[in-house]
Amino acid sequence: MNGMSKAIPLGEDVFQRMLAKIYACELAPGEIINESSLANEFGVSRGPVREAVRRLQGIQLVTREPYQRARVVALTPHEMLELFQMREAIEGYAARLAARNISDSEVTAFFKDLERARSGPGSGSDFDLHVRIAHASANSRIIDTLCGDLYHLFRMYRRRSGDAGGRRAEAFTEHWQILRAIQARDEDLAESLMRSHIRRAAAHLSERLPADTARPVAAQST
Amino acid sequence: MNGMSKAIPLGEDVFQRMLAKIYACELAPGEIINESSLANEFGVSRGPVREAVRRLQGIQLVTREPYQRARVVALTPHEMLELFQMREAIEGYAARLAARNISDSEVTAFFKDLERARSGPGSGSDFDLHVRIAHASANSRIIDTLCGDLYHLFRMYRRRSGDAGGRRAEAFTEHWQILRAIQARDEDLAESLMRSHIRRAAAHLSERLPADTARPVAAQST
DNA sequence: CGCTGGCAAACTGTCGACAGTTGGGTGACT
DNA sequence: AGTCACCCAACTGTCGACAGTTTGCCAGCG
Repeated sequence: MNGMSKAIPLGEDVFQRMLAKIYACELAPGEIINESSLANEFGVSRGPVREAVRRLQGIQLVTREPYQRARVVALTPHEMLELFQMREAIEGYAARLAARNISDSEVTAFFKDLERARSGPGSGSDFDLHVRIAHASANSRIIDTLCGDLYHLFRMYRRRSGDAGGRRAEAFTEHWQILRAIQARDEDLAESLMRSHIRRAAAHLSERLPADTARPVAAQST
Repeated sequence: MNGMSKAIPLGEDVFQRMLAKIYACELAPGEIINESSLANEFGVSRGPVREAVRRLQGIQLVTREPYQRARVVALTPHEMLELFQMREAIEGYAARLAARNISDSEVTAFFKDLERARSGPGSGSDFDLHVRIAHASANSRIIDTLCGDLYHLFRMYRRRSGDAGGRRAEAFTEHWQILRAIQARDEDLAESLMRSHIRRAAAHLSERLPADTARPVAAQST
């Protein structure tokens, strides 16, 4: 189909592009995924698209039942709170492990980057710290989970979650306290603070969410 | 190929059969997966096999890199300990949620089944309790994770983990204590006990494992 | 007017064939 | 004899076509 010789499979490329479309809400939550039209749009056959959809299904961004259309996942408020509970469990433990395993020089660098993020409020500065703590846990399975499945889901809903609300200043303080606990090697405190931090974020989110826990959060746009 | 009319896709069937083969160590850890031969063996084309392999890859039972053979995952002792840490985080939190959400009648039934399991030492009585606590957490994402990915991996390695060792009696006591804490609605205690329980299991496992953390646990059988 | 049954279009599942890549084996050269 | 380049075989990636199933629509009936 094309003369370019790539060493990477098409399915991988399609996967990335679909991920981007989902982030950009070109594929909105709840929207039906049509293999043929996507294949046509990307200029490939249905095989690679199928493969990409399976992988998206694997990381829980797409739901599907046999012989039925695949849909971009649409989380209900209730499911989103469940997700936050999951984060509370895993990220809390990650903070504990980080307090145990991180090196002194690393934690110093963390502080420096945190300060820098306060001055220049870059877009993704919040979640970056969470990702970095995950990495500091030195547990590759935890890293994969937090930076994979959960990360994708949260990134997908971030725009909606009002992250830029009044929480920004509080979030900074909470981050600073967590780092302090990690620096002090206080595992219990680090885990406890991380849990509180996530619980507050969840509470903040649930305030500005419909109380209805039955209907998906967004997009019955079709 | 057959006259039977089924409503379920072939890929689903292949997936289940491959899962069974992995559990039975017919597909041993580290073994190379050949799409063609499996397709031939199952009497289907390579498509459904491909699909099944992708799904197995999604639940972390198969590893693969582009244009290279897929392999049944082979955990190193180190990776297995990481898995136990993950369990500690999630199952601990599940125990907390169970203490919060379970009904009195349910916890009574739990006790009854636990006693019954002590008299008749059925095979899977140990992990069953973990699964039931997961369900009692009432968090579907936690349930899916514990009963999905992690459960498959542990089931795959259970035979090797010496679960039937001297831990059985201790495990029963620990289970009983956890249930007691749940019944008393003591969330902190329930979580703490569950974590200890899993940590002890991990320690027990690491004792009878090679100290080498670089090489996979089993099977370079090819 | 509402309901039921069946028809047709669309879509997913499956298959066999072809193209591209990788890794190993063979043979020539030093 | 050892080393390197080349070739070949096996396997994965991709494609287009065909089969089975679901779903929405329309006509006929109560």
